[in-house]
Amino acid sequence: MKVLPRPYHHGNLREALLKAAEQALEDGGLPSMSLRELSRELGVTHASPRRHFAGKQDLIDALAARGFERMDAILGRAAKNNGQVFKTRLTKFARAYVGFALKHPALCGLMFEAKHRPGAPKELLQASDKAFSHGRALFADGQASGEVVEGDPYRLALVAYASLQGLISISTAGKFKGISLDTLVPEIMDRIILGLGPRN
Amino acid sequence: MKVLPRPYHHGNLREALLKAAEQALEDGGLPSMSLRELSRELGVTHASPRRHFAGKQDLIDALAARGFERMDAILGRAAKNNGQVFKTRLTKFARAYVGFALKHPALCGLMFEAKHRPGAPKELLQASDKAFSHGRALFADGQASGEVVEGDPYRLALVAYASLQGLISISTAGKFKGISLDTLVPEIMDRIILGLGPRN
DNA sequence: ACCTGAACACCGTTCAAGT
DNA sequence: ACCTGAACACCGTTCAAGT
Repeated sequence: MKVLPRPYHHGNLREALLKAAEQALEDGGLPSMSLRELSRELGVTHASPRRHFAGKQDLIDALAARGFERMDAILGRAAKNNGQVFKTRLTKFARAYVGFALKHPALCGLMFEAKHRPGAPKELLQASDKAFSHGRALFADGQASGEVVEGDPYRLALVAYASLQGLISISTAGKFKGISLDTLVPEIMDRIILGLGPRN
Repeated sequence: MKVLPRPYHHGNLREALLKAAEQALEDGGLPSMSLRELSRELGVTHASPRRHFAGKQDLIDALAARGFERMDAILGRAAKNNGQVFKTRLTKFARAYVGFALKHPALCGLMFEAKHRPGAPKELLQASDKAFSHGRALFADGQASGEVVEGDPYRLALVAYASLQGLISISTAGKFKGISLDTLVPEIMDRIILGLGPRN
């Protein structure tokens, strides 16, 4: 079904734009992701994208929504470790989250910004919410089994989320002087869990 | 054909540009910080900034370096709480760091990016390093007094730094559903400290 | 439906020339 | 030294017109 490889796009321009946009984004950042440049690469006029995306922001939002869908699939798999202790599940989950973010750093930055932009389309917000639902469910499970202290799960998850988000920021920026994430992520999760356990 | 000549910008154009640039940055983000727009605001030609900044990146780097100098002053004061327990000092320090970041969110984002950009000027890297030296010193103090576990201070501080950086990212993005930072920052620091204390 | 071609208003950068 | 004015090559967006 997926043939038509010629640079003249009949019905694939939208897909081709999204793919080329992500490539350009990871290669040279948002400023290098220009509609005109993408059009040039795909062999169409710079006005062609207008048929598929209302404007550059619309392309960005679509790219972000797709990112959250992919993240949702990955986090969904990572969270489905029933029968494990909470600590193991959280560590696996965190590793999957960080792994995805480090594999697509520019895309994740764009997802983060797009999601928080005032006026973000609700389709994007829903995709983001769906992806993050696995984390909330994980913390709820931890509370149900008594492994996580009682309280607002949103707030509890926030601490872990903040740590990971910061880790990703720093790591994405590239300044990680030879410290492996494979050991640092569990280390951070261990410390978080020390604070999440039942009070004594 | 005669047009009234624009008067030369009296005083320091370089200073005026930096000030106007920071304002534009916080108001509308990096894309709204345009050299041409700044020149218009200050009543000079769009080519004038060239005398003071080699290009837009140069202005950005100067803005970032100034930001780190201001941060250095604030963190220096916050870290000078000798005679207090480590936990108190770290919490005060973290509050000062988060406070600065939330007061100047766009500037801090620019500082973070500029610092990690390949090819960042060494003056900028030095300013950043100076600002962060207070945090490293704080952790070294904690180790000297036995309140912080032994080990690489850089790595230990990284966990706390990551948490704060993530907290700032999330908070700056604006999605904090009525959770006060005055209670959340100490809460996060408490949990970090649980993991930093001597092993038992 | 899908794309073109031209136009408009922006942008950063460069450079010879003015004061 | 400091700034101007014009030029160049980009950009996003719009729209009448082609197929």
